[in-house]
Amino acid sequence: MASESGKPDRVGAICRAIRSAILERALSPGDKLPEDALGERFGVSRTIARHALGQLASEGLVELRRNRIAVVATPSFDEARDDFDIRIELEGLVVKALAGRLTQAQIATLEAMVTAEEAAHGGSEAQSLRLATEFHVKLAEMTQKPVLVRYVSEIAYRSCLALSTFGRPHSSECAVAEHRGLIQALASGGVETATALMDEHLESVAQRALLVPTERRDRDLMEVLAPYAAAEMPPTRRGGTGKA
Amino acid sequence: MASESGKPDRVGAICRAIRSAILERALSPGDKLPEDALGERFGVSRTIARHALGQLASEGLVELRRNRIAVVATPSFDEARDDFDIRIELEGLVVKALAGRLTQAQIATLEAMVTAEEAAHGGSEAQSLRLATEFHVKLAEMTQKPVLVRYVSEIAYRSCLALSTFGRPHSSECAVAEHRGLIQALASGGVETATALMDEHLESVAQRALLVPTERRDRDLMEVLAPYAAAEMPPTRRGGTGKA
DNA sequence: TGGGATTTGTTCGTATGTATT
DNA sequence: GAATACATACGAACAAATCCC
Repeated sequence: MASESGKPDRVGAICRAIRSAILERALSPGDKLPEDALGERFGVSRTIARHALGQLASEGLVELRRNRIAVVATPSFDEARDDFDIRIELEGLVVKALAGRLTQAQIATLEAMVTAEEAAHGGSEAQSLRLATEFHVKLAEMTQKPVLVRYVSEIAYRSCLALSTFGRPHSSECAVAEHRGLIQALASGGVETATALMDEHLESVAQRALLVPTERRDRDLMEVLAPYAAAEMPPTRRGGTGKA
Repeated sequence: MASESGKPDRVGAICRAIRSAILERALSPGDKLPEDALGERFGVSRTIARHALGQLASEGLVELRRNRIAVVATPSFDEARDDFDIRIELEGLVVKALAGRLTQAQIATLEAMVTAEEAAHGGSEAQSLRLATEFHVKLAEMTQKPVLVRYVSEIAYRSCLALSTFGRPHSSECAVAEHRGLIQALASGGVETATALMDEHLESVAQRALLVPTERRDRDLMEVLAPYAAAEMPPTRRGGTGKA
């Protein structure tokens, strides 16, 4: 009974932290993720870090080559294009499942998310990208179809990697307006309209995303993870790292 | 260079073996997969077996609950239905990528597979199911889109689990003919026709699959894995530890 | 209900392979 | 090109939870 108490899912916490870092482009394709550096940062042993890397690899977010340091996945252009093709079909299913069936509470939730997107519009590009992605994931979650949620989430996160690799900065301007239109269509119940809107939206995102490669930055790879570690692993009290 | 020689992918081998066993219904939903027994059967340590289970879990073929013995996944009826919905969209992409673009060699390969299906028709149901599934996976592989291959494969394997859970026996009779028609349409190049055919085919498979639950059999769970272990792990040249 | 056998969770030491100087 | 430093691969052992009688 209630055996969840003392055992927070540390593997899942690390995964979430790294996913967040990828979402906000604190981690870029090709960045190294050594097991023990990860373990040290999160206050866990290599075993746990290893498990987390394995799970992230299964989601296509991390590349795991034999006897080599794990790295953040570097999607090829073709893979990115394929991802968007698949994403359009899958989110089409989301739209079909949701159109005309959203509750008032759900609509309010979605509206709030878009409002947050608008608010973040002048701010950092990372924040915008994160919010936009979370909007799509939330939509998928509302279908309550676990498999759909998993696949859409995976692809959405990988899309962020593709954006890091091929996208140009400030490419999310019109996306916010499109999100609001999507909610409208979903609420009105027109499956055709909503589907068309979603297709259009994703296609234009793909167009903007798959453009020119950005230059590779070079900074302290582990340092950027510190805040994510702090956010995900509050009860870890390992020796003096972190802020005092 | 060529450091792969002495290091066959043992984790992958175990995964393939278990997948095959599921495909042929030698393993059924709910069957237990203890780490130790698995390791012993395949001649590896628990660490390796554990890794394999983790990977299979990420594919949705195995359920991994905390502190509990891993079991073959038991898809719910809704999940199975959702899987088929997704499968139709994804294989639609496969058809779109392939229609009118198949080489003669590829067509020959596919024809040969269907011929094998016909030959196995009078035989065991397990064999038929295996061949039918492999046909769809092969189709996906021909697109050379890695992500599509992964998702279609995962779902195809899970469909077998759904069939074990909900399908009635001898439900694959017309499927073979439908496969041949599919090849024809694909080779002729009509995307519309091929897509319609694929949709119809998968929908009717779903209809036949999602019918009545079969009774749960009860036999030696590890014994059935022996032939698969032998097939996948021939070159285990461990010093004399055949049976310790 | 309780206790013992079984199974998983985790850590850490050693071996092996890779990158770098 | 060889030696060193470092990271991962794997396995054995211990602790905790679960299952079964």
